[in-house]
Amino acid sequence: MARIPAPERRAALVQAAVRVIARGGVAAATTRAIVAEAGMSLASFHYAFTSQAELMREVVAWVVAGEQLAVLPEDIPEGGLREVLHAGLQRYLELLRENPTREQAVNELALYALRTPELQDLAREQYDRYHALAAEALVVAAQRTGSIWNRPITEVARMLIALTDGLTLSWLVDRDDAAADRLIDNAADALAGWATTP
Amino acid sequence: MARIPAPERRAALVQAAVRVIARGGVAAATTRAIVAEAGMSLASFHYAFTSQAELMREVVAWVVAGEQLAVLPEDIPEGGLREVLHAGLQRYLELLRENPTREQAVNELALYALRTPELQDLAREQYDRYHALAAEALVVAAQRTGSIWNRPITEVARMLIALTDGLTLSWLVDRDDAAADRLIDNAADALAGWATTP
DNA sequence: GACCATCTGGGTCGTCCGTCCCACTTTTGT
DNA sequence: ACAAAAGTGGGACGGACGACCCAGATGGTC
Repeated sequence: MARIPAPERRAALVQAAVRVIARGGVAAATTRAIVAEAGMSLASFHYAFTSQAELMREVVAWVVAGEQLAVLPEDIPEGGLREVLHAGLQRYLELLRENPTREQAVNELALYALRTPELQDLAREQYDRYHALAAEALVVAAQRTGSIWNRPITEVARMLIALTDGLTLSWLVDRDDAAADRLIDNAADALAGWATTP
Repeated sequence: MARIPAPERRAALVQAAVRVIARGGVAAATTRAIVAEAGMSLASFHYAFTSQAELMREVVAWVVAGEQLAVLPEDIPEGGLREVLHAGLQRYLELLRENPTREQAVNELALYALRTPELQDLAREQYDRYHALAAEALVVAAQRTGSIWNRPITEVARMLIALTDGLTLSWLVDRDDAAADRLIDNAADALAGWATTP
């Protein structure tokens, strides 16, 4: 095996762990499976991490950061508020369709973190960030379209997150593309209805 | 240990498994932990079930059935459509608040079933039933309040399920009661907006 | 009261897990 | 150039797991 400094090895192991989890669930994230995915020896694992729990903490943090980056940059919001919202939802849906296993892994990791006492704070931070991110995006969308939200932005943001979570789960279960498309249609309608667009 | 016929023993083991999963997640559902919870010996397990996988299948089925019974019987829908919808959502939220670990277990089991090839059909059936149940409840709610849905009932039902899933996840993460209350307010508004109430 | 299917408890097997250890090789600093 | 530091590999450990087996206890049936 090539010689790799510890920090890079940690990153490689974290990403390998994410792939393993996407493929086989959190339960499959054994040290042996992860080092095999990363093409390392078992000893290298405990050279980079003191324990598997320490790795899992970094896995959760890394996934959260990745999710943020993937959803945030809205490309070209054009048209009215409803269309901007719809475009954002559709963008997420495409992301979900592109690699469903990864998104399922994110869900499983959230529930896993919720169960693990020393990771609960990470799960809360994750959702705090989601809500803040959604609120920010909603404000920008309103600004670009000259709209004004009639309800507290935090409430609209929470609704948006709840809708995307529900969308994710339902699509992961039945993979019904048409139903998902109609769901985001309706979601965009509902959200846009809470702003006045002069 | 008392003498118990196999069918009852199976049921007892399934319910013990649900409690174990609620307490420690799907990963904790080992045969030893389950028989300990049920107060049985390890051999009794493999007398009632041929394998742990067979038990898990019954666990998923049992949880789904329980979820159905818990949500279905709407007590007293009084007032307009919005109020009826709001009451239903609040009922579910109270259920969630009463035992969050169980609801988290349901979520984990859904993702677990989605991952296990021989349980995927169960997960799909689970959500089909949820959607059918929601549609039925929405039709009844409209009838009682003399309302008419302006959108296909299947779409409204899917939105309702997505919203409750999102509500569940967000509340499980941050346990923010006030935010959950406001979320169901907004959800009831959004759904009621898709019916004409003369 | 005897019989046979139905249960039960305890022990055992092979496997996989996380972690650790130690001899070895490679890089780095001087 | 050489010593110290950093990184690597293989193997071994104790523990928990699912599954299985079998001798014996139990309870309904004739």
